[in-house]
Amino acid sequence: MGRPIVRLKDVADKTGFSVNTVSLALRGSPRIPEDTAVRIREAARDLNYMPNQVAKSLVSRETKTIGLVLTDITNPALTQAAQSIELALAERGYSTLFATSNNDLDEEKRVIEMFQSRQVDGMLIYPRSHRELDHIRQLRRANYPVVLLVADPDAGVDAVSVDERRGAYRAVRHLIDIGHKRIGIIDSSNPMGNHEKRDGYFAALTEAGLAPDAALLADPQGHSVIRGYWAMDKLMRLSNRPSAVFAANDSLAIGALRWTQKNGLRVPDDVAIVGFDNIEFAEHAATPLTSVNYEIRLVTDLAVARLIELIGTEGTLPEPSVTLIDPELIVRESTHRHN
Amino acid sequence: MGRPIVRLKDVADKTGFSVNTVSLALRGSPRIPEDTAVRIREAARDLNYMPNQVAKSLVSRETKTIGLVLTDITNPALTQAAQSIELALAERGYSTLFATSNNDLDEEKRVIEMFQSRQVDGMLIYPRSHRELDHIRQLRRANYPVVLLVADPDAGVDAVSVDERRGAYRAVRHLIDIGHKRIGIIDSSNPMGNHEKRDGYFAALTEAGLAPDAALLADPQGHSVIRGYWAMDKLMRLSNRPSAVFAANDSLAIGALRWTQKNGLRVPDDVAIVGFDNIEFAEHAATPLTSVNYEIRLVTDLAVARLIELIGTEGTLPEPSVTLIDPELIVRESTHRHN
DNA sequence: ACGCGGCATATTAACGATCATACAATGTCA
DNA sequence: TGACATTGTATGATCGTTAATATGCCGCGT
Repeated sequence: MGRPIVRLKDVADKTGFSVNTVSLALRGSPRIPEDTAVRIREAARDLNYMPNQVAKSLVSRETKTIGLVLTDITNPALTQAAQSIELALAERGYSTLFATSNNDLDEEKRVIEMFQSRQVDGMLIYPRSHRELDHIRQLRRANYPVVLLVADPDAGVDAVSVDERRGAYRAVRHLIDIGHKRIGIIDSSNPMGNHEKRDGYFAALTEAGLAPDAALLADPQGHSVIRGYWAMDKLMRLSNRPSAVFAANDSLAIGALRWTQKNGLRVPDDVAIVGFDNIEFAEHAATPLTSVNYEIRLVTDLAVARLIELIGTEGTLPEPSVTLIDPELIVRESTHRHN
Repeated sequence: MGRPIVRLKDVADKTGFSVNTVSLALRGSPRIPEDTAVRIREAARDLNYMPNQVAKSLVSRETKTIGLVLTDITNPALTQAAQSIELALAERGYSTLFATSNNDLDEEKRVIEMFQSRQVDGMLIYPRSHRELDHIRQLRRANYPVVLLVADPDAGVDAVSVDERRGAYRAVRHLIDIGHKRIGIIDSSNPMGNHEKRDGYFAALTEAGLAPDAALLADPQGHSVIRGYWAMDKLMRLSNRPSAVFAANDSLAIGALRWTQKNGLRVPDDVAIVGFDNIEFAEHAATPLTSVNYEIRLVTDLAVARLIELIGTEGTLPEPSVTLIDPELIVRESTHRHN
């Protein structure tokens, strides 16, 4: 409240020039002769003048700020993304406002409105659901630059993401290739449709002529280690237990791995495990985890580049484009040939 | 660029009232009769009017935004903190701008200036160094609300943090209590002085009459799992190797644990390991890790509460206060009685 | 000596909101 | 009936900056 602010006017008073002259001088306008500019710059430095971005934004109608909507930052993969997004944006002169939706649709809507009210120049969004995107589509229709960080090819909104379907396919295909026939999956079966990984899993099974079995689908109801542990518990208690398990992220996979340790099973001999995201803890887990890997920097750089492009567009935005990054599988000790 | 903005004026034109009347009506002023207010609210809704916070901020001289300066978000403990800070601030109507300093002092200064320029109402800072705080002290002297998230009792700046010194002391004291006499420490020996944990380590040794040995200090030069691995390697190659190791955070501890696995040592029989922060992966590591635990929510809630208090202060800020949260030790399998 | 171009700087009006105050139309009371 | 509140709404200044335009001054050519 009421902290003292040094304004252009103060620099003007000190130097005897007008506010406008000071403004021009500090912005390096060629219309101001060098000696005047020098005097003004010195005065500004002495007073510790800092331009007021709020006032600037009001005039320029841009805030050089983007809004980042996360579902929940505790997922290490999201964290990494947040960090590299902030970096990429900072490099281009943008600041990052972030807020979490806590996986709640209404909260997500509120956050988006808040960002609009704050006049962010654009938004990067990890939507809670890959299906309920109406509110986001609407944003785009209002000519608002938005890039989603999950891919739904027919979202009607720009998106950049790792190809989760393909990643899951690769993981499961690998398990099949090394001889597994009964493969479990630990993945949220959210009714609002983030089913890319599940789709990939089914695709791989179908291709190999393996019949899917609903019993092999475990819903962890979350993405923490402990959730993976209990989902694994459910799978391994089956009379006809799987010989391999694909987990939708590494935290879940580590939870599954932990289950095997506690219950005296060997990985990969008794059961193979594959994760997703290839976080640092995956490589250094009790048994180094095979995991689906991709360059997060690549995803975020492309997303940021696209967003900046949209922000720079005059008039109507171009057709939305969806970019999928192809992931690779890093094979480690948690999977090997199985008979 | 140039997206259409619905302003008060548009609502005014549509309803026939003046801008001021509309403003008052939308803010629920009792000076506007109910039927007028209803008509205005309806028009505003129809036009999808959203108040322009930038303009509002210019007048009110507050942005309802705080700046969060992180060193590097990939540290899971920091991530958690960021999330809970955002939550606590959102509950109080504040938005969070975040930026990372990448552990670089100049970058940290630049980020702080950028936040000032953006007129944030206050800042929460994880400084790179616990010693080089001049630029932050200066901020406070300029009456700017700042709360540090690491504690240096004589920083001259408000701070809320877990008591790292005490946490380290507890961890090492525990190792001593269960019979260890030769205890290594994996902690950055940065010349710019984040040595609270190290201090606690020495305090515990001294108290027990154990002589410190410089060879038992391993500098991981970072805080990732792999750094912990190599620091452990260094310690365990000593001819007179430690029987227990205290790592400054859980990632490092997990790296150390990994080293023992690769090299066929048993934990805790051959070497005991203690971590710090008690992240989820610690509990579910190959050998569940004993770790220093504290309520992150408590730290961030207190920090946010203090910041808001400072922001609400008229005139000169009160004397800085430093709050240290007392951590507890969670004992798990990675440590047990030693002879 | 006059007009004109060019330079250096000043003036004015935005940007979208809020705030203090003004004003007009009522109603109230002596 | 006239002074005086009260009520509802409008006007104008302001926040700190930028942009468009204006002004004053100088030197120069003819």
